Amino acid sequence: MRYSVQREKILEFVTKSSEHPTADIVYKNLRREMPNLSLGTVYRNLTSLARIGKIKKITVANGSDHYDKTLENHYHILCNKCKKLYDIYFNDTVDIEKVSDLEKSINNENGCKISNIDIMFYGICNKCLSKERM
Amino acid sequence: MRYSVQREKILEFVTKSSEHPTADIVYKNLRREMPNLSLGTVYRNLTSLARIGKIKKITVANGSDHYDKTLENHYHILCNKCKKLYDIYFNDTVDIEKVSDLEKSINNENGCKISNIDIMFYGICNKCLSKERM
DNA sequence: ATACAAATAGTAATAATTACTATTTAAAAA
DNA sequence: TTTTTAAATAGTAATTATTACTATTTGTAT
Repeated sequence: MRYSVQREKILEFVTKSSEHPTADIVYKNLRREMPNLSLGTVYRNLTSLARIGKIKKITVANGSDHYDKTLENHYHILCNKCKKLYDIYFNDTVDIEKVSDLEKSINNENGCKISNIDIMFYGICNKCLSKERM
Repeated sequence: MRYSVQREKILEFVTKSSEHPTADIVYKNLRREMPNLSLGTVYRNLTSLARIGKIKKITVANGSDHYDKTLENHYHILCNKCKKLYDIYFNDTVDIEKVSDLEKSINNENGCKISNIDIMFYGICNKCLSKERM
């Protein structure tokens, strides 16, 4: 893959972001410093950066794809109120082990070959929960 | 919710299907006996039938939503080759228990309220695997 | 039988993403 | 260091899945 400033900036934006930006967010932000940046370029590069494993693509129900700088195995929650995506942590390590054990141990009787498992949590984030209480 | 022939036929199609039809599949099939059926009607009714719990909506990465007649807790695999959705069964009941235990036991430290967990398997189905071997 | 709100058909609009093509550019070759 | 070449981009058009809109139709309560 040949170098391009656009790809470098796109990767930089995702890796510096504390959130999980969508293509559109990346586009809107980078446009400020690169007014000629094209949305197609953002999509194409996010896709190829995910393919080569520099970032991770996260698909959510009824919404845009998000991109994640964190490559280690972890999970996400999509807030049904603010529609933002958050990393999810468990207070009991057993829980996260249960999830990753599951991914390893799956063995099915249909004879189909499982290549990966998507696990996505839905609910309401702490910020929106505290707003509700006010 | 007021009765309509359209909704009855849409529900019937999903419940009689051995597959997991998308809105478009339901539409194309029912059009044969109901030439004036509108795609919007199919979407609206699939959504409301899922809301009242008569069928289940299944969202997959990068593709149309599918609908499922089976209401009990179970999981699906999307074949990356033929793009069809299949029910997934495990030869060890421990596996399926691991999954549903997980759904119950999740307790997180972010203080967010988890309302549901989506678990989707991706891979290659047995039919496509046997084609590859030939 | 009448009235009324809910549902439909048909069409238009939207949102997310991919495809297309002329132009630009990184980097290999001369 | 210029020339060449293929990969990448910008800008636009097309596509896919889904929702919104509105005039008309249809269940069902009165």
